[in-house]
Amino acid sequence: MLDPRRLRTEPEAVAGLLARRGYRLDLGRLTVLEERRKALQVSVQELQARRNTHSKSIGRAKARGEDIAPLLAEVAALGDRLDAEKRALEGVQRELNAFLMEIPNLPDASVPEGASEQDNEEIRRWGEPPAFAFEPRDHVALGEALGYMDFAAAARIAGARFVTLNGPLARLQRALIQFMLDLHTREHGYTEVYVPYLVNADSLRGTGQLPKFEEDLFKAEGERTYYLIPTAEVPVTNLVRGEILADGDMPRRWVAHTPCFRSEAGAHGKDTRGIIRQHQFEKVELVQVVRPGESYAALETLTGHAEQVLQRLGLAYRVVALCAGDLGFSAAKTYDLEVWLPGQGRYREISSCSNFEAFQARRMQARWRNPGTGRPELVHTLNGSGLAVGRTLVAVMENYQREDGSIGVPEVLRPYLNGLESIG
RNA sequence: GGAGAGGUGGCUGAGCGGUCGAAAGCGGCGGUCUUGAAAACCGUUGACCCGCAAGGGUCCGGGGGUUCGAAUCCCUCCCUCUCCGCCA
Repeated sequence: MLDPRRLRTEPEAVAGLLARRGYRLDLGRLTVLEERRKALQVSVQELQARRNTHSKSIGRAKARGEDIAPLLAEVAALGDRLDAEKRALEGVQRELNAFLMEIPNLPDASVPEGASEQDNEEIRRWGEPPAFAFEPRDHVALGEALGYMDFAAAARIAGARFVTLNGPLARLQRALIQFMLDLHTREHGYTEVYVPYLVNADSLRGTGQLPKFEEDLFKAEGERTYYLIPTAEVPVTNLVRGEILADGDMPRRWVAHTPCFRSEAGAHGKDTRGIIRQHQFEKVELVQVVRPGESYAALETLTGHAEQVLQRLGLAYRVVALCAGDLGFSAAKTYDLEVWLPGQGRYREISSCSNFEAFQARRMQARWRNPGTGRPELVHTLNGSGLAVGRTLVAVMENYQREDGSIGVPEVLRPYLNGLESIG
């Protein structure tokens, strides 16, 4: 959520920034709602002040044993008026809040201009795409030929956009998870957390998936409604919802491995082949909660932590700064990591690292006590994939493939696979 | 699943329906003392909203109700704890 005060005091400037990302702020509606809110709030508060003083004098009179009947008559009418105005105010506040909850974050000044993916800006490249003396195959061809990847079975069990992995590939995926968790906990200072995979609506509102993107989520309706997490970002970031952190507890750095569930509504026909876009996939997620002044430096280091995974796996990639029009709803700035996929002959997103500034913190009421001011202030939150495990599996398969269809195991993964050097 | 107890400020924990935004302790901050620190003592210390300010308002798990007035009474939901049952 944006700072309502800033929205009130400089609406045109905010609208201008939102326009950068292609969002048209309805200033007319905002003005109308704001004016009604203000008028109602003033009159409600005035009525309350009157009721309070009257009630207090009734209390005092009663304590002295005086007759309170005339005083009661005086206040009689107040209650009804107050009630009506209060209801009106609550209605406007609900409308205003709903309006605010659907406004995306403001892009940081450093975010490149642009309307779509095409305008994203390449920041740097690492590694060379491997040269093959043969026509490289994609992970589907490789996996099915090996007999370790079965889409038909998954379709029978669940449906489209699911997969089953067998034997060495299932194990390779587990090795990747283990490797990533070890790297981030041992070398990058993250604490591993285990969190619920089903969450309530408040958590999703906190990180920004609700109310606007309900159709992207799987909903479990029973005695109580839960949502399957679309990313560990939701449960992990919500660890600080409603908290006031001590300065000494900052920054918080968490890493979590979880499955992720996405309905992929509206993605019909997109990435239908293979495991690039699935309803269920594994991800290792990095989350940081930092002091406001430190969030942009943290975005750089967090992105570097995700890059380390690719570097140690020896996978060529590039870092892209998303343009304003391609930013996610809650993000102020995002770097995507794109890994080279020989099967597609191009770079594909494997990690997304974002600074949300106070956007999520405001929705969650996640604060820290600023020793400078002594007051609780909103924290900044960040997260990034470190990495999307399914896509990393694809990248390893395609980049380490050999002409005979076997797959080499990257050096860093071998300790997790009992020294295994090759699959197939 | 059954029976019971409870949710109050950063924490612990008091609180007859009316000067309660809330006692007390701890913690924090400032000071006295001290070469310095500790201890002791004194003072101070919640959040949010509107407002330039003065000031006003809201908040005692969430929501609703009773009342001139609710932390205190009623309903409901959520959460925590104890005992029994069941269970990976």
